[in-house]
Amino acid sequence: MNKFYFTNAIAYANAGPHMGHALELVQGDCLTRYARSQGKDVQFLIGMDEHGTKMHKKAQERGISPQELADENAQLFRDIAKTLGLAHDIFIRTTDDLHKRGARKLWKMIDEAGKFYEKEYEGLYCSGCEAFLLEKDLIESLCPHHKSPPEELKEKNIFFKLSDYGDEIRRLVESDELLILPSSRKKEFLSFLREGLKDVSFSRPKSVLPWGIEVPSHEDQVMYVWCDALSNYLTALGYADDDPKVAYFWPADVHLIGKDIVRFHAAYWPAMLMAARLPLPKAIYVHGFVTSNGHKMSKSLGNVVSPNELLKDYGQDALRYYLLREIPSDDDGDFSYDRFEILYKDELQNTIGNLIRRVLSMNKKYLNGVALKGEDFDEAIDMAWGEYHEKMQNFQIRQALESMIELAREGNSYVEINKPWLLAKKEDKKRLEEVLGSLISVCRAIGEMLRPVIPLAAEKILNQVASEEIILGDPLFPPLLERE
RNA sequence: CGCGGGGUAGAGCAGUGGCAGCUCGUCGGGCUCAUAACCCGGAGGUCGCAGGUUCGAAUCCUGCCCCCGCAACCA
Repeated sequence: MNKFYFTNAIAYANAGPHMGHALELVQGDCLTRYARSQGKDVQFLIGMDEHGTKMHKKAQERGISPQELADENAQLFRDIAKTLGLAHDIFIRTTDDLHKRGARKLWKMIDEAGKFYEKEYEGLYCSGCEAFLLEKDLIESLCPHHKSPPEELKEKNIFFKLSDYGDEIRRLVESDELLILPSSRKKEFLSFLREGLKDVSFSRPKSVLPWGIEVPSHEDQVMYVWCDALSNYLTALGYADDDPKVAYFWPADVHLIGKDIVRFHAAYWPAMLMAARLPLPKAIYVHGFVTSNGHKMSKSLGNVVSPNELLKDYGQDALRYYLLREIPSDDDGDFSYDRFEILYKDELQNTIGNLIRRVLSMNKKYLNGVALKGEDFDEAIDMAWGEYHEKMQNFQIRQALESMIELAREGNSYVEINKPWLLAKKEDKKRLEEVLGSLISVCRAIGEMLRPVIPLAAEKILNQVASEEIILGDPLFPPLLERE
């Protein structure tokens, strides 16, 4: 089986893209580009989650319809996907007709399996929070956030029998049949499972929340936003119409998500699929959050860094490289302009850019630009590739790039040791060709390794290095804008 | 309370029993092919603390201190 279905989490449409979205988009793009380079038949999904209470509320505040709000933000995500250089195959929106029909179909399957039941939900509702509160959350019978007494409310909800699936899910996760990476997240999730899964409310009355997908046979209810949203991974392939893509691509090979939504993907979603008798995803990769100068990004701290600003000022390669090389793919990471600048200068310009530039230039100068082959680096290149593959396949992009940059450093060091300019003077043509040829091989390997990471620059490198004749173009990594 | 991760050179990290390592920064030297880039070398660490196991511990065990995450719809 050569297919590879990779999904990102769909983004909630109540706001535009921030750094965390950029991180996940770039990670997904990198891993799918890598998979393609390994000959896989890839389907890469991104998209928007557009229903739910928050959308409804936010649109009301702005005096526009939820659909208008969704359209607006979906466009912002399309824009950033383009600026980041994403090569996705699917951009699904949960307001798409294809999705809505698919979500209703999945609902019916779960319903037919007898996994839904109706229940009056009674609880203390705070209209400020737009949520039910528990007795233990209250302070002197008041909502801690709004200092107001919550009202007792009764709501008819449809519940999903999540509790039926705890044992099976635990078995799947423990055995890695449903692989959760990194393992720390797996442990965390298993410990959450130990407390037991409770049935969850999977619908809201339309009278309370008019913005959502109507529940089949209960037209007075809309689907709980997570039920709606999770099904996108399936509906986007054309589940509603039995598109052959479903049979071919489903189950997903990887769901890439943030650390905040593990339980939905590792518990709710597999349970829904089991209820509908559908195959389960094979792996869930969990990334962390991006902080800013060591602090959580927040408007009140004033330390929010916009990916769009960075893209505008520095371009996609610089930002992609930072997100993939500086931020550990499976843990929290930090953004700072200082590190951004250091990484760009030190690794992209001075190590990689400079190596390629000097090799090409010597080739041009001493050998009239004829591309050669040399074997001095064959072993080092093989080793670097070995590490690179292992890390890429285990969701450790940063470490994969470590072996790439190490190879580039060895290349620079090798130049000093062999001093091609002296060989040229001594007219030791044989050795000169060997040395420069070996260096060309290194440059080529580096270009290949960078392909999933910074595709624009990688193409340039490979064009310059891998063709018959060596081309000396403009610098790959021009100086950064001065920042005031 | 609980569960999980972590504390290694100024900063960021690797290192699961056998002489403490990498990148950045810093100091000194070298080169001239290269985007004032590159290369070499030095300085800098009682590996959180206290015990224990061992011929030998950053690594294993016990206790303690500190930081972070999950538990709680934020990517």
